[in-house]
Amino acid sequence: MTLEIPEVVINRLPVYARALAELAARGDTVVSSQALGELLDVTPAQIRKDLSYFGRFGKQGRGYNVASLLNKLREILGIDRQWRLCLVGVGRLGQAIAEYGGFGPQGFEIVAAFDASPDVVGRQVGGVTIHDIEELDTFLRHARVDIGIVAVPASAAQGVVDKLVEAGIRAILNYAPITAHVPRDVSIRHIDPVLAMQSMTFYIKRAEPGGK
Amino acid sequence: MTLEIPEVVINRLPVYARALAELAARGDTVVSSQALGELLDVTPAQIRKDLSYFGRFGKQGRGYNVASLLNKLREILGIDRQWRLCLVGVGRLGQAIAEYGGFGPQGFEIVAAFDASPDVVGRQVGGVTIHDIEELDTFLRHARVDIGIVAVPASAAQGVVDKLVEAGIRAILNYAPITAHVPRDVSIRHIDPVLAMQSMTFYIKRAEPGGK
DNA sequence: GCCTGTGAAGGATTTCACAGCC
DNA sequence: GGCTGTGAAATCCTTCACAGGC
Repeated sequence: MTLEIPEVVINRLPVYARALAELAARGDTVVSSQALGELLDVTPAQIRKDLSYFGRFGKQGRGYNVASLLNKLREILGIDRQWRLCLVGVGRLGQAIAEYGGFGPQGFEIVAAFDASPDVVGRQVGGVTIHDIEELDTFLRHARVDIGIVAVPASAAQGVVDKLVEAGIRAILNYAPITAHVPRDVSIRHIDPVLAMQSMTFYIKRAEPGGK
Repeated sequence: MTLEIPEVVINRLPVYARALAELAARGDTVVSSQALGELLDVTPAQIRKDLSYFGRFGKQGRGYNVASLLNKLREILGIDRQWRLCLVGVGRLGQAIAEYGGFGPQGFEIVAAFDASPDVVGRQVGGVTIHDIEELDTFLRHARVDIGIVAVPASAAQGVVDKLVEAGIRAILNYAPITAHVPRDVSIRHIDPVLAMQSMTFYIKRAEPGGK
């Protein structure tokens, strides 16, 4: 049935959902693909085509009902429910992630944290207890955890990813600066501000001594 | 000369560079597109094609010299020099960014921070002084700043982006959860862990009550 | 008249496959 | 024999353009 929806399309849906939530908060009840496209720097045709993979949600001559399209997207993406995360690595970065307030309101709850350092094991961070990383596997097999967050040093990251995958985790958010390997049935996303900046410097670099 | 290099290609180069740095650290001196591809889950043909946009860096029968290809990539990307950043927004997230140790070693130095709250203006964070955001424009026009980092609340983000652009900044790293608008000659990258997770949930959601 | 949904066209990107060279 | 560099082919993705409905 759901025959082959391009991943690029899936990646855009959360952006649409976010914009629709914004419109709903503003009190708008209807929006055209044109208007939504202007808001997001996307062509109207692309929005319509993307949505057409999942059904017909609009009304000719009128546009889309903001609230009902938002609900549809939330359902399609599965963001209409609560997701349980575990955080591995509670160094500076991991702590910041644990204390970040942006996940909860979107339905993503960190239910446990793990670290290898005895110095932090047993402490609390962002409302959860830090466990020894040795307990990771046991924990994952007894508690429901949907997504793993990796915030360990690069050298340890692939090992942690492997442990998460072996314990049955099918989605990983990786903050470590490595290209981690996962089986094809596991999703992984990389958060790497350095890579992001390193691609921008290409575009801003021209015009210096000896420049190309 | 540099006639139209696809942006996808540019985005992959930093990943190649990172892997090459890793290989160099391990003491490897030569690598084939095959071997590099396995390391990165990328096809060898893609690596060769990507590199061919910029020249001929390999040797038939042998592969690529790790050190010299790395140097070439660093030069192409412009990451062979120091880049100066300014951070706007020093709330929880902004503080974590300021204190993050991963930028410096890669040549990205935060030279100033800005915030609207009088409570933090004048304080230090991650080794730099926090200035009043009112001084942003003046500062940018007097000191060289290459990249702006936006870490303010969503509601203030587009305004900050506009200020950065007006002051001549041509590259922006945006941590705020909005789709910010910039002129076509300005680069922008978005860091958004929530969006990343919201696209993964699509793939892991199947098989629950009433599921599609 | 306005706007969706969608085949078809067009464009971009990836992969193939092989000539050429070490 | 192994591996690069690259046109050509294949695939993937975006945009066009219009029939159909409000």
